[in-house]
Amino acid sequence: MKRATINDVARVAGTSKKTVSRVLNNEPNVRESMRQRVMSAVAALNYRPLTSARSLATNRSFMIGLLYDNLSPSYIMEVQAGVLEACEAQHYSMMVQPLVSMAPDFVERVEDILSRHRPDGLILTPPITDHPQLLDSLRKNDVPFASIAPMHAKGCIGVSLREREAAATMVAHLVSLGHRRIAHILGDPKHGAGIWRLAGYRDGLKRAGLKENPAYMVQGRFSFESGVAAARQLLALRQRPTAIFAADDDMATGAIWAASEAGIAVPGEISICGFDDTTIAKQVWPPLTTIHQPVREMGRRATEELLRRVHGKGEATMVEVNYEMRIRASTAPTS
Amino acid sequence: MKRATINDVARVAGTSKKTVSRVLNNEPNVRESMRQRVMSAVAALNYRPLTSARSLATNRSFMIGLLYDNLSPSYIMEVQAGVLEACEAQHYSMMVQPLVSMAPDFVERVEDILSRHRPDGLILTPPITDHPQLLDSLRKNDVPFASIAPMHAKGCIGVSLREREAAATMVAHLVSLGHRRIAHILGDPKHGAGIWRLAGYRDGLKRAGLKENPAYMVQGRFSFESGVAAARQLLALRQRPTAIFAADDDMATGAIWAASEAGIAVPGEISICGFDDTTIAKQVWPPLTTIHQPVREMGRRATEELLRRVHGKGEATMVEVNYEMRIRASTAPTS
DNA sequence: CCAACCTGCGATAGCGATTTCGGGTTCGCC
DNA sequence: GGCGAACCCGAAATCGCTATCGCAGGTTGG
Repeated sequence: MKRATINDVARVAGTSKKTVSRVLNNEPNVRESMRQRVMSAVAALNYRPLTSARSLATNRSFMIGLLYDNLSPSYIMEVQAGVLEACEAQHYSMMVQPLVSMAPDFVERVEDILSRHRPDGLILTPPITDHPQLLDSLRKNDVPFASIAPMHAKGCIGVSLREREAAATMVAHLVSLGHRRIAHILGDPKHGAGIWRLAGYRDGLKRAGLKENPAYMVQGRFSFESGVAAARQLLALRQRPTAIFAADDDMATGAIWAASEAGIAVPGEISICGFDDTTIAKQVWPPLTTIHQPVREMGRRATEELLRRVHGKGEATMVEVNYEMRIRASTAPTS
Repeated sequence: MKRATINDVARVAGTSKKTVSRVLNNEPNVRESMRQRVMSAVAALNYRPLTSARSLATNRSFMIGLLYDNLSPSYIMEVQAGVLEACEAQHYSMMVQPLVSMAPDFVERVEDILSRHRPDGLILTPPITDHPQLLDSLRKNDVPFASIAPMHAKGCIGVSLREREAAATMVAHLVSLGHRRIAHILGDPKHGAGIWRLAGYRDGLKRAGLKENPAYMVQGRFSFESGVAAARQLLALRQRPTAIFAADDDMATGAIWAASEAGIAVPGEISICGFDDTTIAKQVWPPLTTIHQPVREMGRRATEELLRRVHGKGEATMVEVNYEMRIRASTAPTS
């Protein structure tokens, strides 16, 4: 049994291919009775248009690409789920492409994918959102793209969140619990997230009238292991901080791990909090106080903006989503 | 600047389209000198064949689909990474499709995707690997597929692992530490993994000459929350087990969580171990003793078998990969 | 020396959809 | 009744690539 083509549908409906196409694409100028006939032929034959043929004829691929580099798996999975939600709603499909943005042939690799598959648009995730040569190349080749949490949002479409403000809020929470010696495990200095969260940390200290202490600011790289290493360093200080604000949940988890290893009670002897609210936040003990980022929604909204842009319907913009502080058991008042 | 087509290449190389096509597809009957000429024209024009046009002409999509339903994100990410590795090596692309295998229109949805995009093959993950109607439909429509850890491997290609044996090994480890009251948090009874691991648990008890205790076998569903619930139940028993073997790491993490909540020391008062060795295994405290499954490799190998099958080169089979016990700090001798 | 093959390559016809372009119908309004 | 304008619809060209077929010209074998 071979698949039905548009010709079969036209024959069964007693009309031409073009009219079938009109019906299927909701084009105007089709009588209701004709629409009915075509639709029932489609149903009878179980017909579905072949994407590759449509692509060739329309010069569109009905596919969008998700590019990422080495982010935490749970973050990516959430973004991906959101992107898929939006794609599905509009009968698009998604291809994913993990990349290494530091690789010398990075831009070339992306261009290769672009010219082979011609995705109708791209979703960029940090740190790819801020790769100058890539952005140049995309703009030059008129490839629509939407960015999730880019550093330079100006002129871009996509989705963002007031990370700096959120980080300051987190610090304010610690201050309200009585903490004065508050440390920060920094994220990757190349990521917007790393920069904003550090800035928010500083804002929070300043607002509380606290002085920055360089010993309390340790570099991490948004990974569990880097969180462990940074926390070990902090816990070994003669004057130990009473609270650690890690720039993401993976590092916060690492900090809890290091505290457990050292036999230091969380939150009894030290409070620890993170940022992102990934799945692990609720699974560690004690459950992590953190900033909830609606990552899945961010993926979905970014894709919606991208498709809006692709279709040219309405104005595509940089939308802002809201964070939410989730206070759990890893932070407590100073004793 | 428009993209170069095969016509342009033919013109520049001073030959016909077909010959260019022959060179690009490594077909025979092309002189070396001609090949050179074509290749340099390709390079000069930066030409890359358009996938949708190739698809239409060859009736192949150069794409494989990854189907999953609701597995733990880190597992899926690893599978996906493996699939992508294999795809990339052969210039294939991957589309992913999350599904709900219990939905009434499940098979229809898959057929919809198949007829729209015509992937050259599918990678199935549990529990989709064992959906009888789906398998029937795929076989009837001649859609090649490879399964990861299917329950009924007979006649299937893909990749598997001796889960039952591994589970028994895990129990033997606990026994060797002196444990006699060993509980099991069961996985989903519909998954092969749930069934095999339970069987392995029983094997392990029997080999050690231990009697099964129904109170020590609590149903879970391969999720963190179900692990917490099951563990609470076990920890509340009058005669508490001294060890818990959870059927996956998520549930083992839940068990650790529940123990922490109840103030029971791990592994001091109770040993806990899991299965899978997902990323979380090393991030909880104490780090989890577990069975390492090379999930990424499994994704890669399954895809390689699938593509072998698609190309008809060599015999595609069900390959077996090896597990490895990883002893960490969550298990200890009974005191 | 001729038939029977290879080898190397090109002309042509699709693949299954959409776009273009134009020709009929119907309708509303003087 | 006449006459545009809007509405419907279909034939043919097209997208970029590959499959099919066939044509030279050279080689082989009997």
